[in-house]
Amino acid sequence: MTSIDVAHLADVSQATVSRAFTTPDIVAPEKLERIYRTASQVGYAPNAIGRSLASQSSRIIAVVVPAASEYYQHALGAFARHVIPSDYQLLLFESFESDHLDVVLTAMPRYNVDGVIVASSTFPILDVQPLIGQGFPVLMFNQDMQSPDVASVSVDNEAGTRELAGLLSETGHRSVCFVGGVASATTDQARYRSAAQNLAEAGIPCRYVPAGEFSYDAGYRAADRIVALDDAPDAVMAGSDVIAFGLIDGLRAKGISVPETMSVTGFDGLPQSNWKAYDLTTIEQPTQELAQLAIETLVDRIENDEPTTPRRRLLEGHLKIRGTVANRKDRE
Amino acid sequence: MTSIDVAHLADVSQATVSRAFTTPDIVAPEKLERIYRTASQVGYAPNAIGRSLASQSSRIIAVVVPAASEYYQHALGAFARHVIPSDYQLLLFESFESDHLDVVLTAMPRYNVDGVIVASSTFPILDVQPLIGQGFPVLMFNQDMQSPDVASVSVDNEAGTRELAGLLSETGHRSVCFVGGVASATTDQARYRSAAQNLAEAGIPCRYVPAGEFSYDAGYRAADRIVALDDAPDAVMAGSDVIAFGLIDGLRAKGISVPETMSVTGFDGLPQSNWKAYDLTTIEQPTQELAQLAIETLVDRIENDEPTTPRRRLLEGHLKIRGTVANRKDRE
DNA sequence: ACAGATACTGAATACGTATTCATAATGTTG
DNA sequence: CAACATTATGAATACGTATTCAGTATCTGT
Repeated sequence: MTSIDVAHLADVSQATVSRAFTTPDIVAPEKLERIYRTASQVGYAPNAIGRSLASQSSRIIAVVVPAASEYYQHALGAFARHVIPSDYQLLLFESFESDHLDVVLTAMPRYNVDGVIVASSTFPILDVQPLIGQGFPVLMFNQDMQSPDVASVSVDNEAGTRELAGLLSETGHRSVCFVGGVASATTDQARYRSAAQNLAEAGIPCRYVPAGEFSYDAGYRAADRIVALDDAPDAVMAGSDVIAFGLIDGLRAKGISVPETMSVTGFDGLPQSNWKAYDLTTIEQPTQELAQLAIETLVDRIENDEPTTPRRRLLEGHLKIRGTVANRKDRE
Repeated sequence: MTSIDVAHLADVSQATVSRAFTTPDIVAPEKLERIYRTASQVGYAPNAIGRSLASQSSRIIAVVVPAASEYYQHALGAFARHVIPSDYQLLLFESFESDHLDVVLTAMPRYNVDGVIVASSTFPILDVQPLIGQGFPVLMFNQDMQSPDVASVSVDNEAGTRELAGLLSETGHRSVCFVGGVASATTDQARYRSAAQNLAEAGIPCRYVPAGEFSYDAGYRAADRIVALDDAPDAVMAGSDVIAFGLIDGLRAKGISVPETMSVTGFDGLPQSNWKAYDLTTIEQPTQELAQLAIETLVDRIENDEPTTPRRRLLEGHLKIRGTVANRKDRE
């Protein structure tokens, strides 16, 4: 079933059928009705491939995610949900190996993709440059970018960490360790910097302990390093929720009680943070809002030469005070 | 950059350039080399849209998933990884609302999608019929189908549940509750049926308790119903891991110790099942293998009129004996 | 009633590639 | 060397739609 078939059946030209589905306002009402009727009778819908070729726009957004990561799986679901009203489709690319990035970057232009969402905190900035060079609208999810050609949407890592630091300070903690994931990750850097600075202002020292990656196991192992410290802290800020879960279990396995002996905070607000076994005090990312904003911002840049949405958006996370931070004020 | 440009530069016809990228074996070696060289010089790669239009095949696989579900987010990542070698791309469709399915089903044919993976256990069978009718190769992930036109890949729910039932029986349990998620889900039915049957053969009664959905909260609430039972069981089989996590926390919140008073088993083998706070005895789905098999099976059906891969594949899950099943043999 | 603006329309073309068809050049067999 | 099969190629066409261009019919204001 093609537009030509429908044109014959409805006794109009192919051009008019095309117009009926793209610019209905410039086609006569009675013909419009006739076209729609025959179209639905024969089950016709404009072919996206032909449309892409003719209009040089595919209405497809490529989304590059490290599909192995808990949080980005979560975010991907949010993208899928919020892309629906804007009538774009998502073409999925996995970025689990950096040498596969070349493949991704060459595959994307082939599909006449209208825009790209790059979701990652550890993505090397350099690799996105070719896309920008080719003129693709690019949106970085969860990573700020300096380049004026790249839009970005992410949670306010500084503000979130400041809230956590404030909570630890108010509840009378004296010494803190920050357990980071990947040191090269911009989110990791931003969170640690903010933690160190805000804690320092309250007179609380904050040491950096690397976990190596954003994973449960890495957090679990990092617990060993924490307890092995000469002067153990009374609170640990994890670079992400998954690290925090590992830390909590690792600490408890070592006989350290959380939060009585050691407070723990996370960052992300994964569903698991609200599971009773962890009940993790954390910053909840407004993932749905972030995803929606990402789609809106990117679509704006795809469809308008002079986008009206801000190039860089930071959304506040929500401090979820749960059970992994103790009040040490009354202790002494 | 088009094949025509490259043709001019390499002093061959457009047809030959096209052949160089589709059927290289029928073009003269020296011209082939010349074409590849100029192509890489000017950064040419065949345009997928033009290619799709001409060949009536897009090399795109649509994947329909309930993106809100933990397990399917996991599976989606696996699809993304294993689709790479076969050189297809994934077009993502979210199936969170059943009324959105119409949109999905009409959007898919527009993109000349070569095949469809429908990943869900609660997907109404009826809705897939139109796709089959249109001649799309369809693969159901995690749901068996009787129709000879539909391939399916899933874990062996019966065998897995049999193993769990065997374990509960061997460890001396006397009474079991099965906490299902969505009663209409085929996986739920298969797992309960197998559980009831195998336990019955060992002389152990097994009651069905509905949780209402496959979620942590539903499991948590179901714990109330379990403890409210006149004669509480000494083991609970959950329809999925997430339900089990909720159950465990719900039971413990009620003062019931797991596994001392109540054993709990899951099904799926999510990463969280190996987290120490739960340490859940469960059946681990071989998700990577399942995903790979799904891609292979679907691609086979896309590319060959007489597929050689079996239409229906069941993979064995792996029993992970962890800490949520107690040994009640020596108690009495 | 007339010039001019407006509202629709269809023919033609373009988008980038795969593929058929015919042809020329080469290799093979007797 | 003739007859024929094989290989490699380019010209032409098809895929399904959007869009430009030119043209016709209707409407507006005087």
